[in-house]
Amino acid sequence: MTARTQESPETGSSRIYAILRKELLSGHFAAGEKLAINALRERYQVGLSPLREALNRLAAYGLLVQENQRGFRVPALRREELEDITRLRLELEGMALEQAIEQGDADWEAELLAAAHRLKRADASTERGEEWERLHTQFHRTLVAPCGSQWLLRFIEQLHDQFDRYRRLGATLASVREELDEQHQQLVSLALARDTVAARRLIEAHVTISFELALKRFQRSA
Amino acid sequence: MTARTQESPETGSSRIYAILRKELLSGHFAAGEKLAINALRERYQVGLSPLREALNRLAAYGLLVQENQRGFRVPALRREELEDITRLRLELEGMALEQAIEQGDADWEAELLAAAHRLKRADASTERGEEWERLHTQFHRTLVAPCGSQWLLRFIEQLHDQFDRYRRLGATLASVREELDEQHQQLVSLALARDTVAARRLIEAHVTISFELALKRFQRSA
DNA sequence: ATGATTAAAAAAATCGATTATTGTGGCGGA
DNA sequence: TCCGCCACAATAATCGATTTTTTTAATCAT
Repeated sequence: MTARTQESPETGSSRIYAILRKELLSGHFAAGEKLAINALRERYQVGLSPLREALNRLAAYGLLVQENQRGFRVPALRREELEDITRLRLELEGMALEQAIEQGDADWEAELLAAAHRLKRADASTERGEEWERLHTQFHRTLVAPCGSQWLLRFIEQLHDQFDRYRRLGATLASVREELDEQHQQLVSLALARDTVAARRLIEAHVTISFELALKRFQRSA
Repeated sequence: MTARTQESPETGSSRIYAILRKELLSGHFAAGEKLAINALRERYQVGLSPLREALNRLAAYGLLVQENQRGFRVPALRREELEDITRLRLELEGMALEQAIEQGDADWEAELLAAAHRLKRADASTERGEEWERLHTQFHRTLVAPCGSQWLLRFIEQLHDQFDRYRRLGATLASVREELDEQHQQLVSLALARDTVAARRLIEAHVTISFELALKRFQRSA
């Protein structure tokens, strides 16, 4: 466990934020869709204020588009944006991984092994639900965690979220899935071996494969 | 003029957001200060809802810290964060400038010259008010605008805002000020000459000088 | 038909009041 | 004196109702 020191107690607004974020990442809403606030209000059983506060946060974060006097909508998916997000992921995650490998300590190694193990167990099971998603996110987060830059981590996380909207457009073929799973294991090996060059190459390959997959799905859906 | 195509009409919430953002960048609030919502409500003559929505957005953007059930506070200033922000600025703005120089067209050249000219005129006058800040921001924005990555531009803007909280901690000596002004002109020359290598070196020097200045101010204020 | 005009409906934004939570100060007991 | 407990005050969060704006639909003139 990443032993976080006590998040601030949940509030209606933060609860809705977390729920909506998940649903936006999982593709529960259609791209470009306009959000019907009253329907949401009813669905989650909250008042307008906390709901609107959550929507405002999501818009500032980039998971919604806010048009004054016209409410909120789910951002469209565009091929060029997927390419943009991917290019930046390559740069930023490559950068972060190198620094993480240089700076990560023994605790990091332990946490990385743990995160990889949990993910591998989830890989094995045929079902890939929310739990796998959580573990997968957690693995990648752990991988770059000790890079030393809070802002870099923040941006990477934001890009991950954006990328997920494309990645989760459809299911993955078992063969590709295995390759990606395998890469997670190799990333751990290279990280523990402190092989920054090979690790960076691998994370770039990893992101690239995911990109190509997401691109195919996007084109199919368009 | 950058001829933006009609922003969506202003709303109470977006108005307050813009005002508070400016005030947060200019150092109007003390670092670490807790925001008294009722005082703000009175000061800007708005209701709670639009005010809180603006605060939520600012928190998601990183200009405020939100603690559930404890309202909002201005983030503390920390030396390591300034260093973090600066490191990332070096990477991201360097990257963006290279790409902008490769991809910028004739319109960009024209706009860049225009932005530089307006800034130079403002440099000349002894007073450096909000207007100079606006032109300065606009110059740097124009410089990297055609880099081709919306997300990169977004992150750079966000880092600029964060950096400003440190930069505007105090006034600049005339001598250093002149050097920075001079660099703006040189950046234009190098951009027009499509000298990516030298331009990147210069923007890095520019950011570094600003960093050293900001660091001194921070240490004095601490 | 087409396009402009406007009345009605729907939706977004805002307000003022209520509820829930946190912070504060006093009091009593160790 | 110091700590824990409680009541009270202050603040944050939420609610339901109201106001404003946009969207839709219908009417009329060209």
